[in-house]
Amino acid sequence: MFAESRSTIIAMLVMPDQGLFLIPFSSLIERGKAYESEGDVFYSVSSFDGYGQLSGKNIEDLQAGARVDVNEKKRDALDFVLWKKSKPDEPNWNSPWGAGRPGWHIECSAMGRKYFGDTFDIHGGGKDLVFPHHENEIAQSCGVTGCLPVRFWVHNGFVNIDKEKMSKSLGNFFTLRDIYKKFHPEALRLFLVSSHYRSPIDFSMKNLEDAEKVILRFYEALDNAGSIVGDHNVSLEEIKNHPFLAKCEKAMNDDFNTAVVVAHLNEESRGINSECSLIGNGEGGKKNLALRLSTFKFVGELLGLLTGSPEKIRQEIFNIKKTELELDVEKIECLINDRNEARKNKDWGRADECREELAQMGVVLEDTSKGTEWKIK
RNA sequence: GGCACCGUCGCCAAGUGGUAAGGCAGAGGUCUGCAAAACCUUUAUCGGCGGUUCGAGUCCGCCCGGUGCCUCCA
Repeated sequence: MFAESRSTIIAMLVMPDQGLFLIPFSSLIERGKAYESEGDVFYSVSSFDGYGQLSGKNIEDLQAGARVDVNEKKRDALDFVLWKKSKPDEPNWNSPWGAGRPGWHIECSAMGRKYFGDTFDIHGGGKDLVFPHHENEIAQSCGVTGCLPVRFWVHNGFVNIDKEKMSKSLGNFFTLRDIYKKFHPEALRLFLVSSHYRSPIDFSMKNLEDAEKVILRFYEALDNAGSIVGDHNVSLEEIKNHPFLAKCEKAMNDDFNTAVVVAHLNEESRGINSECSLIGNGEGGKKNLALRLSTFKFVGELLGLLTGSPEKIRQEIFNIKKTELELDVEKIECLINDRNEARKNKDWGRADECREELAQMGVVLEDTSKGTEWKIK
């Protein structure tokens, strides 16, 4: 199942139609599970036995802790709105109870039911939605269909900034666009999957920089092994039978433990690099390395990583840094040429001067068999 | 005030009963003109106190510290 998921995740994305999404909650009134009050329709929480089960709350605690003024229209402070009478200047739709709009939990129940049916497997969301949003969603859906709408709830921890949750209403948020000005999307993605989805994750430049170093190391392994094995054909069947995949699958089956998969990827990238140097000494085993490489990339792709070629990623990261740091590429290349000229003449003093000057600009050199490459520290 | 969750190496982060994964940073080494990259080696007894157990980071209680939810934001 894990092995196939790669091709199915994307296909599930649907852009819902714009418009009004409703579940037929009018029948709830007939059955005493909801009531109309001055143009509003409320769900009667006491009519649903399972209320509080998802969030682990009991109804007595909730009532004792109610800190907000009770809405006099409600029979019970816990009751929530299914249909809300609109104020004169608000968008509204006609209904048996007058002009209004759906309650704030309705659209989730309605869309889930429309696209996935009365019961579907997994519903995600942030931890803060557990109560009351998802609790109410369950209550109203169940009231209408008679069955639980969701088999597994997957609630993720917050992205924090300075220990406080990142949220639109607090204003302490970054957009992806902001982040991509400094970091490659795969660096961000690696950062996100480096911790368990239920844990809070601290957003910081240091953490993203660390993730960027690691993703580059993964690509380094891809590059090293790729240049040795060339275009070896590896079948999907062979990948599926590889022990490395089984290891990662085990971690994923344990409540999506992506952090452990990342640890496995780290170990495997080291293993691949080691094997590359062995093969470089003429010990053969290219087929084995090709399989190892393909499986490594396959697992990476399951996490949305390692989707490009090493050259492509390096170029993309390079472009980001170049723009961010406003580098003078011509000057850099000029200095590199000077240095290589000096090296030819074994003028090590001059060569080191050039590198020192580049280092001042944040540029690090790498002499490879293909020539001198450079990157930004 | 009520109810939850969290506190693991300098930093990030797995592990939820059998004697601490992984990464970054640091140190030493191989390689290199010197470097870089890569590779090798190396660094923790888990907020505090008490309890349960043959055995606890992992269970229970209390304390300290942090966060979240308790609202017609979705």
